[in-house]
Amino acid sequence: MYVSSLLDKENSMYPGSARSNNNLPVQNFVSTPSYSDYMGYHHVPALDTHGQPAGTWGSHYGPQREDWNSYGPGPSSTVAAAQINSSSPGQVSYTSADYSSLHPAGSGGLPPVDTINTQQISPNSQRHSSYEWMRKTVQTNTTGKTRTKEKYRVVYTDHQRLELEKEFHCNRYITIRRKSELAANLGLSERQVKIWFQNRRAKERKLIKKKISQFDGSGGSAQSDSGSLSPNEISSSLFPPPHGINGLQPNGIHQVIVSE
DNA sequence: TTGTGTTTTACGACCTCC
DNA sequence: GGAGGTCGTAAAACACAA
Repeated sequence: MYVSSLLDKENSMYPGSARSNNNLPVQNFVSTPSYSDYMGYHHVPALDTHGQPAGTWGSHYGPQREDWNSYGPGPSSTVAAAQINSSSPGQVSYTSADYSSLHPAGSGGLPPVDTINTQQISPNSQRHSSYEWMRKTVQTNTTGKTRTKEKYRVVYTDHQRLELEKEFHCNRYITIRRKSELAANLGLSERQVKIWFQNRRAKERKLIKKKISQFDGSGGSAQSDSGSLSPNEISSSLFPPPHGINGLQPNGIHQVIVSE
């Protein structure tokens, strides 16, 4: 199973090299039964260490996050391209609008994973050019680094990003357990999931700062995406969360800070 | 096409916490 | 000391105007 081989290579610190494996079926993620279970998982905080008040995120960050639009890059995006040239029958394409409607923030109403054809959005069909290099080059230099002169980063499939976004939508800080689950189910390494969340939070902060600057610059005309967020509320969400207790939930406290 | 700006992965440095 | 956090940055991937 390719997943296990990926996880094994997690220890190498450079999972990208693992993903450079020619045999890696990046496009064939299968939704495992355990994975579909997780859809209800967020809404049962008592189940495990996942007990963040998930609702606070949505309420605080507004019903429509503008970065969802960036996730579904619009009509000219590769997602849209998949709709056009979807060679695989049964492919389901996502746009931000689709996702947002399925997924109003704060509602916790995640679409059942069954509605998502996990074989959808094959990178070969959508991001064909992005993955060609993976088939012809296996970058493992002597140092084990993947950042070489040649291409060193992979492009996650839309399915991978969708699932990561969904998780982020519920919890901005992922628990170790969820990280392991996501990594296994998405065919990513835990390190990749962790870094994705880090980058995602950075993106969030960037957007929030942008909003703040809009407040400052245009005298409060930037109320659109952030909904009812006041500058102070936005500022409060910029505060870094308390450092995570390993294996626990750094986000729980953060949610308290961010919310009211 | 091509040039340019933006977004997305990935990393290193540094910090805090246990 | 190890894990995970932010911050800054590199570079590939991507979007889009000229």
